[in-house]
Amino acid sequence: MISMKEIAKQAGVSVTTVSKALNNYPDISEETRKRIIEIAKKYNYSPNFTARNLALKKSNIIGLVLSDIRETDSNGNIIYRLLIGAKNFCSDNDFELLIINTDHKKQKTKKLEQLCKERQIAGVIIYGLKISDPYFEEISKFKLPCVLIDISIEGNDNVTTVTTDNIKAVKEVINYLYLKGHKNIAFINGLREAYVSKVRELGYREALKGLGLKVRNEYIKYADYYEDVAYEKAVELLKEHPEITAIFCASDLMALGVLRAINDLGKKVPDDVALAGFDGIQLSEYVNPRLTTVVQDFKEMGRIAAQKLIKMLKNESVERIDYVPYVFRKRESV
Amino acid sequence: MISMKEIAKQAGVSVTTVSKALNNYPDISEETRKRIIEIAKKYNYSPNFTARNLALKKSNIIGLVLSDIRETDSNGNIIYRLLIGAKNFCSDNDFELLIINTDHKKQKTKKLEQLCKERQIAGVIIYGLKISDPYFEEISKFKLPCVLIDISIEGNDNVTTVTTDNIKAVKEVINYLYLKGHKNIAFINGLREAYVSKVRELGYREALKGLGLKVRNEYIKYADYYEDVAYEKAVELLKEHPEITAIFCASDLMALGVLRAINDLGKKVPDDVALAGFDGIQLSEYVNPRLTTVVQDFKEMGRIAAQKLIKMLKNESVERIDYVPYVFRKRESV
DNA sequence: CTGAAAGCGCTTACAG
DNA sequence: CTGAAAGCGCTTACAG
Repeated sequence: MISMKEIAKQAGVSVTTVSKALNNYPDISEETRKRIIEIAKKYNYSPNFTARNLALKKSNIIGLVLSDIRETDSNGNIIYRLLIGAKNFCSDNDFELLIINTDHKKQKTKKLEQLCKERQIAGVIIYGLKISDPYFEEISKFKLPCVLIDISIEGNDNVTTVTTDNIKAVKEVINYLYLKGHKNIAFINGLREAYVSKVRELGYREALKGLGLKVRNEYIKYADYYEDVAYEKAVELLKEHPEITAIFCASDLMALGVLRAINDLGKKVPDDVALAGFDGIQLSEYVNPRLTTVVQDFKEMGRIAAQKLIKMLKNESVERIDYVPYVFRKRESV
Repeated sequence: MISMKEIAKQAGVSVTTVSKALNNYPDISEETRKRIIEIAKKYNYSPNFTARNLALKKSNIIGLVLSDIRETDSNGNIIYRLLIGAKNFCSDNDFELLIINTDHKKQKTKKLEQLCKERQIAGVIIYGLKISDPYFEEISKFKLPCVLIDISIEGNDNVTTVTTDNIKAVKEVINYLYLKGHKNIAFINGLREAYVSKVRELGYREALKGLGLKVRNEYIKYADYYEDVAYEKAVELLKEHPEITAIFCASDLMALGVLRAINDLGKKVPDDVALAGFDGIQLSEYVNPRLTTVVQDFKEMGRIAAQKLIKMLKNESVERIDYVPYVFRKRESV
């Protein structure tokens, strides 16, 4: 609870001198510096960051904005890893990480700018933002440094992106399915409004074209990242198009629903229908058969995002978009 | 970026008046209040909480201290739910939640008190603390309000606890196993230093006694909450004591290891060996057979912890210990 | 090398 | 009903 004022009194110097001594300014005699540090230690002094930030008109607080987060465990896994990655980097660099929950509705009520101002947030990392969200619009003119995860926006130098190279990853999956003899490959995509959905669909389409296969729109379904919806869509697909021998899902969770659907239809994975997912959630390696999937490195994504944001805060130059390495894990479902 | 000073200028009043108007003090004429609020809106004013907190010498920041967290997905699930629960409650009550990572080693370097002072933290919620940790000692004389999750300490009114009624839950499991005809029930416990391990073991012992069964120390193993270690311990147990027909694990993750062990020994769950876990992680309902377990409500635990801490900060009275309801989920593994 | 003074954006007892 | 002044704990140009 001791303040600089108190230390100054004890040391018989001014607060200015204490501040300088404690902050390693050069223009302090070794003798007084030592004395001051001694006293600080003795009274277990720790600086008041709040006051410091106020005086400096800057802050060391980074906001991790989570938008429209579904509180499922699969999602929890992902967010937890992002969080840990970002948090660890922040800690190592004397930044604080503040979690901010929001959703489409809340975004209409209060602007991101205001949220940040109130809390003296220096910059934000955003996850879960959709193209249709109010913040998406706001971000295009945002004045604070901002790192988007899994979504991209152009024309504002304050905003950069960290993501997986979705197109490359999806192509790898589709090419592999083709290599395994599949020609009729369906695609169960996530939420239309999600940026990654668009990109993954693009990858799917390009991959098919690259292989000389026809893209059939009937083979593409949207299950909004819900396991149950994916189940339904898979049933539809397999009933209406019995020629389908492989299904690629834009998330593992959806793939689990599809797996159930295939089983319920009396078919077997991978013999009757091959199945591949995306994300690399824990469950993917515990289900039977184990799921072939693209394992994203969310912890690293969080780390890179924090690192990038801190660089931006220091006016160091960064790439507009960074791709975090993924691993295409081939398992028994294909 | 506009401040009260600016608003005051625009409105032709003093900063004092602006402060009072914006904070709904009664001694302001309706007319000026309206004018000030108008201007504040027009310029999209938002208060600087940092300055506010400094002036009031209080803070609305709560620290969520995570100690020695294993970055596994199962753990991630748990922490994510705790976090969401606490975070939601904080948001609804105008408190901020700051994540703080620590571990046994870090705890030796810097006291919790100092961590809190630096960041102007009003109180803390702590998860993952062990009896052998430096903070445990410090907490016993802690001056800030503190809510411990899954660990208890007596003699300091600033410290309270939120947990599952582990003894009751464990007894329920053991009684159920007995009801299913099992008399030789082994117990694979977690980390000795963890408070919940002690309590769950107590529950196990008491349950057996209550049923008139003998407690055999050879039936109790410690796998430190590791899946792999649990695998090894299960192999030992089943080889050395073939009469064992049921194994209860202090965590689901360990139960997964045990499940593998049983399978690898050519036995079947539940016919040869019944298996029960603890926690209710997502995997517990996806494995085959699905795991009988005690489903803890971590989100609620986080919520209650935050609620309790905020009450303590407001000097309202709270229970020394709160039990969060759990659900004993009977599934095919028993 | 040291310190008085002004300032960061807010609050609040006090006087008028 | 309104405002000047002091204060929260810090920093930093500036003067000596």
